[in-house]
Order: sequence, then C-alpha cells, then structure tokens
Amino acid sequence: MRLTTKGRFAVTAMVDLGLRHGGGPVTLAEISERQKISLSYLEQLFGKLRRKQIVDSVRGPGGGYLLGKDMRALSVAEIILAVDEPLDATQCGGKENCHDEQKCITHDLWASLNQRIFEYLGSVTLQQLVDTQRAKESGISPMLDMRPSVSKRATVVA
Amino acid sequence: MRLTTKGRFAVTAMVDLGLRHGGGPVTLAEISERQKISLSYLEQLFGKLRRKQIVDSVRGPGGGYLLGKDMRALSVAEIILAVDEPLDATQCGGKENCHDEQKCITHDLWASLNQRIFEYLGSVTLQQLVDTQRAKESGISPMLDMRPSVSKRATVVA
DNA sequence: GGTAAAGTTGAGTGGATTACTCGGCAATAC
DNA sequence: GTATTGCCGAGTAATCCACTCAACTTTACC
Repeated sequence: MRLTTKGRFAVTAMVDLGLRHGGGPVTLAEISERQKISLSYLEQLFGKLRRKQIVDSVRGPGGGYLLGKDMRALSVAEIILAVDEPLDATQCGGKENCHDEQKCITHDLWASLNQRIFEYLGSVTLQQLVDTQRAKESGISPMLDMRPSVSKRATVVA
Repeated sequence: MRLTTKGRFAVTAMVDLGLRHGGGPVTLAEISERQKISLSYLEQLFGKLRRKQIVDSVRGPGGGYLLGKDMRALSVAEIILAVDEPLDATQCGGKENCHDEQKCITHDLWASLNQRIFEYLGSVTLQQLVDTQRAKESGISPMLDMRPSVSKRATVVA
C-alpha cells in the first residue's frame, strides 16, 4: 500500500463528497475550491475513482459526482488503492534487492507491516470519517478511534 | 515515520551486523558484499547510525562497526528514525495542505495510522529479526509475528 | 615512519517519480 | 446552440532519492 499525497487528496475529496451526500451531484470545482486541490488534479483522481465505481458521475450542467456505494461499505483502503497503484511496500516481491533469489532477510517484517497498515485502513470507513467531521464541525469531538492500543514496548519517541 | 528503501537498507544492514555480533568489528565492505548494498551508501547510513549511538565504530585496519546497544533494546523504529528524518506521514503538521489554518479533515486519520505503524515497528526488536533469520538459516522457520490479527472488515483485496 | 585498511564527511548528480497543467473533446440541461 | 460540466491523454516542472566521488582521519602493522 502506497501512501502518497495522491491518496490523501483522494480521501479528503471523498470526505467532502460524503459530507454533501443527499444534495445532488457535487462538482469538482466546488471540491477544488473547498479543499484547495487543483481542479485538473481532481479530474485525474475522480477518473480513477469512477472506473472503480467508487463514485458515479453526471455530465452536463447541474452535473457532478455522487457516491457510488454506501459510505459504510467504503473503506479508506479502497479509496487509496483506487488512485495509487498497489505496488506493495516490501518492494522486493521476489525482486533483485532480495538477497540472492531468496527473500531478503527483512522481507517478512515489511510484509507484516504492510498487512497491518492495510488492515487498519481497511477497517476505517468513509462513514466514520464523515461522522467524525460532522461532529467536529458541531463543536463536539468524538474523535477517531485513536486508542493508545497495545504498545508492548515504547522506548522510542518520535 | 517515513518508509523508504533507505530505512529498509539500514534495517537489513543492522540484521547482518547483529548476526555477526560477538565476532569483532564488521566492515562495511563485508556487509556491502553480502547484502548487495553500495559501500558508499552504507557509509552514509552508518554515519547516521553512529551519531545516534546505534552502532560503534573502530577505525583503522581490523576496524569496522559493532552494535552500540543491546539488540533486545533496539527496535526497528529506532533504526529507521536514525536514517530517515522523522517527517511524519500526515504531511500536514499544521501546514498549508491543511484546510484553512485548521487540521485538514483527514488529519486524525493519518495521525492515527502513523501511531500504529510506529507502535508496530517499535515493538519489533533487532534481536527478534536476528533470531528469525538464524532459525530460517538452520531450516526451521518460526516466522515473525504475522498473526492475521483482528481484521474487523476485510472486503478489500490488495 | 610509511603504508594500507578502514572509518568520516560533504558535496554533487542522474534518474525516477510525483504532482500538476494544458488543450481539446463529449455529454446534456436549458 | 450554448454554457456547464465531466472525460481524457499527453506533457512538464520540480522534487526527491538512491547513490557516487573525492578528499580526509585514524590506527594496526611492518
């Protein structure tokens, strides 16, 4: 799973779209304005999102984009995968950097990390992000699931 | 936490070093040869590792590098942070991409992801990687902690 | 003390990737 | 038929990353 600003922009734009769900098609021009993302760039991203049926488009005046599926069934991972080609983080899926034909000695580590990132992003739905944002705008702040979690060792500080 | 091949190389080199622990200084030339990492590049990486006391150096003939601390107390996160400047994955630590002075609407998501990545990499020690590798070389394969884990939703496929 | 083996350092570079632009076309509401 | 919106593919500027190079320092050994 690649994590670039492209994926971030896509998620941000989708949240914007999600917030306006139910009010008819939303134009990219609006999203561009609100989220400060270049219109042409958004066009590129939404082209990919549409091909994956994550959004639906309506052409012509009054047109724009609509959610292509239920927000509760759309994970952040799906959005990111739609715009950023997979290309997993091990970067050695049997390739040269790996030690002589074998999996390089840290292969399992990266594969495992990959899986965890994927699991997490696959567990967060657009609905959750939209709810979080709505709550934030209305003053209350329920926050995302940011629980400190396990943390077996915590010697290192970022 | 940045995840680049620089960090991967650093971890790989550290595992190599860990595997030879106890046998005196290990030269970068050896590591370069075994792990197929450019010598000059290793010099750069080990310069940073040394400054963070992750390794100790011995100059002159017969010199090389030694572990700077107990492998059980050295996490993968530490190694990566030593070579790759922090620069967290949110990429909007209060910056422009964020929506008008405020945290952008997906800020919490990335912050949370960051934390999870960090927790995981902070929980894996060099000792574990070395043990895993030793076991692999001797035929048995205990594997890393790759448990399928929670996986609340799993609709998406990589 | 000379020589060679190693680490130390900082500047530089080539290629890849990324984020983004541009221009023109296509559909459709009015 | 015209304005508004999406659709698309080629192109590009800049950034970044992996890596190189060259010169220096320290030290073991003869």
